[in-house]
Amino acid sequence: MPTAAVADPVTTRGELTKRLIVDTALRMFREQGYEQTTMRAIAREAGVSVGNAYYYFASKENLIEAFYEDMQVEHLAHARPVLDASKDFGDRLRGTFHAGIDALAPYHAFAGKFFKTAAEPTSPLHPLSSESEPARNASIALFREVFEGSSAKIDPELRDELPELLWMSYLGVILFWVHDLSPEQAKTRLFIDKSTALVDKLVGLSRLRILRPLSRDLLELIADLKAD
Amino acid sequence: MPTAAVADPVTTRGELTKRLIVDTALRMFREQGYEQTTMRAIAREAGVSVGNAYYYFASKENLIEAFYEDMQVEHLAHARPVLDASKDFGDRLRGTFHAGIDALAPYHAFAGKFFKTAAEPTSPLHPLSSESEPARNASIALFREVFEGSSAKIDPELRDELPELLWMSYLGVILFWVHDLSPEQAKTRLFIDKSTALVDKLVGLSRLRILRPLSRDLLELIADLKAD
DNA sequence: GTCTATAGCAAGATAGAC
DNA sequence: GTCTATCTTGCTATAGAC
Repeated sequence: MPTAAVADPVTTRGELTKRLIVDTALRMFREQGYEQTTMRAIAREAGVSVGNAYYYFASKENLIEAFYEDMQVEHLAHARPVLDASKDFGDRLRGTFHAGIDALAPYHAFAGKFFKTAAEPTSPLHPLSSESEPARNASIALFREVFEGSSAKIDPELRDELPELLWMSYLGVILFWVHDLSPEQAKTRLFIDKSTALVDKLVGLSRLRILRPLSRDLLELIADLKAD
Repeated sequence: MPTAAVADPVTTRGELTKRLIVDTALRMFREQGYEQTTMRAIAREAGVSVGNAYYYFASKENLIEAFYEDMQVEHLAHARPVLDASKDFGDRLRGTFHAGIDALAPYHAFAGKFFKTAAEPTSPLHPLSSESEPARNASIALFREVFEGSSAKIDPELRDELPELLWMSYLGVILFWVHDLSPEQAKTRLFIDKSTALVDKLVGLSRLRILRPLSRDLLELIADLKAD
């Protein structure tokens, strides 16, 4: 007896509902903050039941995960034109940092709570967690492209580790941005400009013989810390 | 026991009650974790009412503040013998970093929650907050002594900024430690040994003429970020 | 599998009486 | 300063509709 199976639409009903809940939540987070936005209010505003919201998101924090993923995608999109425009390492790095902050900018007020959550070592949102490995790898790959698509030279032994180091620097920039209270986070923009220029110089100098021992020490340190 | 602006002697009834609540809370945090320890349980264990606990501590997080202050005092105490023992900058820095981690060690399991709270930009526990300025200044002064009591030389222009840079490095060490899952946090110990050796070398090299432009850039960056 | 409605728990936080 | 009673909210549970 053949059952008349209903073909699934490209975007299922469930995915639409999920998206509706996420969008509502992120908007409310932006407008009134994370703590002030209750799950009850999100459900009411999205026109679904509380139970339905929890059907798609196991916890309120899980809603932040969606934000995390959105930002990841936005960063790649914002960085693309930069990487297509210049071969200068300093320009590429600076542009890629700025691109990330551009994507984050509308959420600055909310970002403190987001960061607080992600900062906890056991959180799945933590940048070093296994759950965020795909996002992390994508981000590191972006920074690999920043260097490898450039005309810069570097101490060859440092080359393999550079993308990860740049990614960690980017985390540092975000950390700075989260705490930046200057208008429009202007200090973060300044910080990016100055610090990327510094990194650019350091990379160039890394091939100097006097600095070789330093590079070696750095590599050794990294190797030790990666070892189990 | 040094009693700086951090811990005044306790005499009045209110202060006794406050101290009782803090001590009970910190002990319970150590023994069963932060989340697992409810305000009800703290109050019960301390023999006071929940309302009374909230009379002294506006929130559960505020109890962490006491931990913060205790650790500050302990760090200074642990570092003293190190600074009395050697004039070598590398040794002094390494020893001072280890001293801080020694003080923190019993709280490693609990530290993730602590860090999460302190990481929030608006938190009074934040290392950069105005509320924690006294503790911050005491800590920076410690690192000033680390360098100035040593036999090391440095690019004179960097000299004034070094204590603050070392203090920030120390924050980085704590950040590393919080996330260190290795047995006894052995990786943190390794990280301290290797990274302080690196910093020691960098400080020595800072007087090389080739590196002057880098120092200048760094100083300029710091000056810009400090400016209002 | 998707969704509603509702009841209820646990724990952080508060109000108001004494 | 201290208490008891109560509120709020994240989250769960259940029972059922489509």
